[in-house]
Amino acid sequence: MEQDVIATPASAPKGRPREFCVDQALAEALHVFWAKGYDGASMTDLTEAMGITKPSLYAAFGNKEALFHKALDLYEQEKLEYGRAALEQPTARKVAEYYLRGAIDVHGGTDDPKGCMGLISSLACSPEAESIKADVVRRRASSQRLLVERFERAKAEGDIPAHVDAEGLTSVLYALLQGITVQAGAGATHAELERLVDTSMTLWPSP
Amino acid sequence: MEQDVIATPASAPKGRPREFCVDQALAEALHVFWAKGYDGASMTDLTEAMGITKPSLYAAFGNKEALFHKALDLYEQEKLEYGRAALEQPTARKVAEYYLRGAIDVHGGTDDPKGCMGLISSLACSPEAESIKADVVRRRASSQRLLVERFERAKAEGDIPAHVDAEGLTSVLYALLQGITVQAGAGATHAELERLVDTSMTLWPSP
DNA sequence: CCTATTATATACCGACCGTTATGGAACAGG
DNA sequence: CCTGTTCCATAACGGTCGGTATATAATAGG
Repeated sequence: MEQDVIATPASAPKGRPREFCVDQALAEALHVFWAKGYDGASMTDLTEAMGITKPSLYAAFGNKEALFHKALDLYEQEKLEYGRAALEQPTARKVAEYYLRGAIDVHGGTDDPKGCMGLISSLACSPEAESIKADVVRRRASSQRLLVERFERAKAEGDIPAHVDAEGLTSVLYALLQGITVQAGAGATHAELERLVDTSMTLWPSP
Repeated sequence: MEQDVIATPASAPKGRPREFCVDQALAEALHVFWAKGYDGASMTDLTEAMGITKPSLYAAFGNKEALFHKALDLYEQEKLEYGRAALEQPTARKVAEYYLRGAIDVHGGTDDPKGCMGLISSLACSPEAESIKADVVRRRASSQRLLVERFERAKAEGDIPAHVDAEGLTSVLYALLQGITVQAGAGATHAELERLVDTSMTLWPSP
């Protein structure tokens, strides 16, 4: 009691040390979930990709669902970070364009799986995956709210015409984003997606 | 050989007559696939909804995949028929609006499951479902081609400005459609979807 | 009535699912 | 060395998956 354990920062590991890197394993799991969705990714798929056995996975991450939520955290943090940068663009037009081109980079790239992990997982509705779906929908709603606020500000700044409905415009932009990820997942080429964005930008309201 | 069997129109059924209506059973199966996707719909889900046993299902439809393709045929025929009507609208703007409002009616209604059956099934990617995905993608591409041709014609008729890319515009419209079905599946209200469409129409190019 | 044919009902198949019990291996402190 | 703790590896658990073998019921034609 009086030994004054000052929360040893990297606390002394007592037992046998684990033989894999948790972060790297999580990154591999993310890749599998992204490519196959929550239901489509089996424990065997996951453990093989992560290079660990099932008991190790359960000890380190809890269970499949907990692993998914952690993977989704990583996904948002690494891959959807461009959304925060987009909000800081100087004009509403640039916000939109940043969003759309960012979506092409992330969801239409060649290194990662095609399509959007959130979208894929929010549509696969096995009964047990309801909480997964709810999680994705909740995250989407909160980021959408930020976008509405950004467009409200843009209207106040005369950045987009006053008659435009900020909430409607956000829904439109989100629909375009979702369409991009759907088409990317269906095999659309980089050029086709850029054509989509180019045309979208010609439609965007001018101040 | 000489009995001159003139292809008895409703040929004489020889054995025990089936006790269910194939069309009605297929309609029930469509409902299940629509709500749960290909992978999410189990044979038990299907047989219970259809009111028949598994051997009857296999005798009448082949297997799960064949049943799905027939359900998808029915879906396109009944629910996506508005797409053909849309193409016949007099102006490109009305074509687009017909498409978008039709999508709200079909995918945001209260009688049928929310969301688009094709989209749901094209994203659930179990290994065996690759042919499902390919089928959906193929059907989508062919309907998209018709839309491009319609917009080419609209350009020729001065219906949309000459500088607009018909193919890009088609991709944009399709992205909006896909976004509508995604948001409908995620629980968006009818009013929110209409707001999305209203705003989309304010962005649509004027001749 | 008998046979052939087709549909139904039950029970079952092997494979895979997510999850866990079991036993041994690798470390720290005594 | 011994004990306690933590991790790895194997194998197994009950359950569900899509698909079927088997036996029985219902019709048509002879």
